[in-house]
Amino acid sequence: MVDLKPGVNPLFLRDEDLRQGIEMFFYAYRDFTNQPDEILAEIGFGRAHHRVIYFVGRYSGITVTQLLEILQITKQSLSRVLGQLVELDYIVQRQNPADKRQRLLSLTDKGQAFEAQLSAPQRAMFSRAYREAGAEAVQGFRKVMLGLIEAEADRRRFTVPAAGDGDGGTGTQGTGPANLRRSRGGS
Amino acid sequence: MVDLKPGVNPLFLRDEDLRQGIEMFFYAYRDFTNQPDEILAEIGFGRAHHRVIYFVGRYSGITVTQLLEILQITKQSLSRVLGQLVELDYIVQRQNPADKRQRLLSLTDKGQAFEAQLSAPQRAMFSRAYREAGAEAVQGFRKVMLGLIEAEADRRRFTVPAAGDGDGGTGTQGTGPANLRRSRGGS
DNA sequence: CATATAAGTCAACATGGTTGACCTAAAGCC
DNA sequence: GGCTTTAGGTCAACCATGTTGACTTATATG
Repeated sequence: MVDLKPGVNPLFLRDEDLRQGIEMFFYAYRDFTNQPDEILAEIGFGRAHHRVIYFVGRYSGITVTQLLEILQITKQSLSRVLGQLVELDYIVQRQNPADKRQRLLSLTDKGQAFEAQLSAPQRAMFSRAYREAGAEAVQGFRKVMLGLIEAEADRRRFTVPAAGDGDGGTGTQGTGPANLRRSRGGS
Repeated sequence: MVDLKPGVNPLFLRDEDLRQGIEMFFYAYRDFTNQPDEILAEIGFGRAHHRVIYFVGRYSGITVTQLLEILQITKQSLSRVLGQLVELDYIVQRQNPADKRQRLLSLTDKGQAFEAQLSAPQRAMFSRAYREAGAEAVQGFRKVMLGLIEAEADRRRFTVPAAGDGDGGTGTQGTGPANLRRSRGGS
């Protein structure tokens, strides 16, 4: 369907290609957030709640500081939504026995159910898009998306941990895709 | 680099794949908006200004209603930023002689210069990501992204208009990639 | 013990979205 | 010509979610 016309100079297309990339990104993200936003609005939540629920579900046992690093918002901003989510029993905080300053966050059953409900439309979107595009296209999609993610630390969340990776064993994470390491570097 | 391990059951990976897609989208979009946001903040503008400048530059001569359909925000919300952009001489409105109710929007020289400045980091991101991923991956990326865009009307903005497309000639648009048609259908 | 880190809190403010009510001008239609 | 629809704009109130800045408490760590 989308095939380059043979003989067209790629350098001529490049600028338009970049613009199309930028623009597709806008439309896709706009549509991507649409359905969850509606579900959230029904119970007086917003997109910020979704993000917190999502990442707490994804990285169960995450600390507040780690969550802040992912979301890249201020503590005060997170506090507002996180407070509500704890109050309304979507998320529990328990003290880390190994470092009592830390609060480890995880979803309650209610939180998990809601997370599933919110993610359902987004999964459906991706499922359809992946299926229609085919496995090869999906690999290309992943490659480009990874290239768009700035920090190595973030890209690492998506690399399949290879055997002999240095971290001394990959099977201990439990829920997430591993790679919630401390980094303290980068920009 | 990202290669499926041979022998792994695709059905086992699927759920994790969907999650990773969702999550990559979050990180990429977060990083994608970062640098323009900084430039905007310097002169007291926000992301909303960027979107308006971008789409007015992209579809020069666009009407207010068409812009609203793209942005999917309310007239009042657009009015706030558009008003400032006109006031500060980034955008001009001229009456459409063929339908005097319409105001056709376009960038001033100042607006074009600013648009270029804002887009530069985003182009650079895509340029690098595209180059590193390779042409084949880019085609896959586009395929998946198109699948993520809900409305046919929006997807059409990215299809190369084939010869004999029905619209009676494709060379009249001037600036944009054509496909700013009236639709009045869909959800 | 001094300092650094993790987490939380209060307050004030900005951006950018929303709804609702209402207005003017021009176009389209019977 | 006159009614209705469309394009555009405006005022007001409100909400969600981000910001900065100042400060507190508890715990770790050198």
